[in-house]
Amino acid sequence: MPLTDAPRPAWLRPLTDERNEAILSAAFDIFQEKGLHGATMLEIAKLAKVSKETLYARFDSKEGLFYALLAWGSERCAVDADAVDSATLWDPARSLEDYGVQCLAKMMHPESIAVQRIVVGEALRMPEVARVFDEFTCGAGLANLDAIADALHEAGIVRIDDKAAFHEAFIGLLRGNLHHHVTLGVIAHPSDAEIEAYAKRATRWLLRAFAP
Amino acid sequence: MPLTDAPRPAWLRPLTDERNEAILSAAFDIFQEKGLHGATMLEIAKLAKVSKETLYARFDSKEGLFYALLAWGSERCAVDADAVDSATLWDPARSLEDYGVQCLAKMMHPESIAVQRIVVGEALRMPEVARVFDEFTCGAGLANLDAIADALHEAGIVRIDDKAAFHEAFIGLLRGNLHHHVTLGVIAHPSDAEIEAYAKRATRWLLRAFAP
DNA sequence: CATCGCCTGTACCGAACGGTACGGTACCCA
DNA sequence: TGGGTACCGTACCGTTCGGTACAGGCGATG
Repeated sequence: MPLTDAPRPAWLRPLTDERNEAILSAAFDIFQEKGLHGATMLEIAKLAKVSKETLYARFDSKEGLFYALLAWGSERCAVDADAVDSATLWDPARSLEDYGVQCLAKMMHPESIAVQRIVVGEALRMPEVARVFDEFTCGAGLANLDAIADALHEAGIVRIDDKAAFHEAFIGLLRGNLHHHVTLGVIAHPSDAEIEAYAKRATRWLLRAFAP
Repeated sequence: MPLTDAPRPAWLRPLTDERNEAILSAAFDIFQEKGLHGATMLEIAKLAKVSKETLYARFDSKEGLFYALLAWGSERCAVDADAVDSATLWDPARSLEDYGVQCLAKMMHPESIAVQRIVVGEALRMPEVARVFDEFTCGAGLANLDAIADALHEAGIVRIDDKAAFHEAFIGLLRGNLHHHVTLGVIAHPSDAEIEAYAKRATRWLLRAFAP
């Protein structure tokens, strides 16, 4: 009686949503490659090793699957809400640097880039999806940055009159033109080391721009 | 014998590419609204007040029309190559500010945003289109910025060791999060005054970040 | 008037695809 | 043993759409 899960027949459906995960993952690949209208329910089913009817049993329509996929994908683009350890706030400049690297790495992750391409492409047709994506990606980390900004201000490293402005500059410098270029596919995905260097440089600029 | 062009019958086809312009403009509206696969050749023809066969007489296929449209649209997103009057370089900080406002206004123009949404959405499927778009939007203004950067450096206002880095910071600060949010459709298009204020603030930050 | 070029509207073809139906199968639970 | 459930594979339906064919209409030229 094998407890391994590798060769067990497909009929032993776990009903745990491991099946859904396979479908969403397949849908992600296909939708990413072909777009909403270009993708076919049949090929998604095949890639997920699932029959077409199973698709329709779990998702009410193609559009429904698309929505579910984007919610699922947006969640994976989010920065951890507690990304910045409050214990390290004694060195806020360092915290900012760490957080910047973390944010940029998340934004530049191939999966995030792919999700963003889809979301932007359909932003006009399905604005709710865009809002969900934005909340996961921008809204999540905001509390972190606020804490860091406060610590920086109190330490006298920077002078922040308008926290929203600081946030804008942070995001802008972090993305620079790199993020845009990768999203367009004009340049290849940078390495982790490159991302780290890029983010650190951005935070240095940020501190100088807001120096008291 | 009317020389006005308003009510003359459609059969007086000018053969000047005013007809093509109408088709491209209609295609732009439809593709923007429905995407590549969602759009229909018939509705494009109808909006352009042209028969479907005329479409195929001038563009070899739907995809061909799409490519032509994006080249046409990308061109309209470009900043003027001679946007910065070299006569005003005696005040490089002012030139930078002006140029920043001009760039941001162009980037934030509804048409540019629409083109970008389309291009990003199809970036994976048609990388050449993305490259063309990038060259028109980023490549065009680069010479301008270089001249300004030199003038700023020589005036001792900033210290620029790496001109590419300066360019990155410029673009990043200019876009901030605003451009991203508008592209996503999460916030409405800002007014000209807002854009101007935003760009000016960005250039102030830039100068401080690169102060000697 | 005749011919040519460019257009129009309609009708049509073939293919693809979303979605459904159905018969069959392997598992679970009683 | 028998029903219920979730799945499979295939076949099918209706529609839509890219692209083409056809039968004209109109202006320009001569």
